[in-house]
Amino acid sequence: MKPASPFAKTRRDHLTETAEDYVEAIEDILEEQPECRVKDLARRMEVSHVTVTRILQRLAGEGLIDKEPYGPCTLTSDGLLMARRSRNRHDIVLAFLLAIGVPESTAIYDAEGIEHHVSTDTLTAMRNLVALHRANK
Amino acid sequence: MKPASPFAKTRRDHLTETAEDYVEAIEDILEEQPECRVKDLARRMEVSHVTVTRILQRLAGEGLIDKEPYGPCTLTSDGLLMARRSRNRHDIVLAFLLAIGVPESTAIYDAEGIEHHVSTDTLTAMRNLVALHRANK
DNA sequence: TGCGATTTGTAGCCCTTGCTACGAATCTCA
DNA sequence: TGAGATTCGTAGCAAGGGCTACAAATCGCA
Repeated sequence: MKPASPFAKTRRDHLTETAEDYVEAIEDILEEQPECRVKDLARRMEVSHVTVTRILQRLAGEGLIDKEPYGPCTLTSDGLLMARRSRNRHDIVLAFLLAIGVPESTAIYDAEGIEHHVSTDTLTAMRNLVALHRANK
Repeated sequence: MKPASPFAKTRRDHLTETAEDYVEAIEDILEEQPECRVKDLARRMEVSHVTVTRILQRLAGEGLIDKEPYGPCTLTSDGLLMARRSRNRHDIVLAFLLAIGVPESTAIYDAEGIEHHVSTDTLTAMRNLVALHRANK
């Protein structure tokens, strides 16, 4: 991955956003119920089942999920790794927004948009600040 | 604008990201030089002049910029408003990242990705924290 | 078992943002 | 002035993600 301008980097981030959102959603769903089906993802992401089907095809091609036609989908080890990392980032960003005083209803929205654009440096800084905030309570 | 899930909101944000990036870039360029031309934007955004041309057509249609064929582009009052707001957000996010200890080189990258996804609530919280940080120095 | 309801897949369309290739307009300067 | 360099616009392609409409598969239960 070449170094690039902030603009180019943001564009690249957008290419992985969908994948991250979906593997994260799949992991969430699999914690609530035994199977993750197209209809579950469609409801969660608020898109049509057609959109889900096509995106799952792409993710399968990228080795992030396994799926048979008309079957449920599961995460590969790569997909699980991405889901875990994504979820971790999401949790930190959300905890961080709450720590700096953002109302929860807003924080939930912002975390979803922000999580895909935070570097490990920023994530570390956020985690430190959350820890500090908790210690001072 | 209907209330929507975080996912739907993030999707909507993406539609305005490009507009915000471009009007902000146009304002920046017009502060450095008398005219903003397609080639200037192409260089700054690191895309081909073709992409710039098409996006400028869209922005002109949305009333954000004025542009004659083969001419420079200028911001309309709406465009200027968007640019100012966008720049303000960008500056706050950047100052905030620096305040919580993110290295400058990283902060510049992250600010670009994050700025389009922060609500006014989050922006306010960031501004407060930056002020606090400056007071404690 | 088999029929209706549900779920999933496919075809085909839209829009946005990338690109290359090519042609037209503009500018510059000898 | 006019020829070459630069800048800009258009045509046409790709990929991603959205959709509706229709068809196929699967499920569930009488």
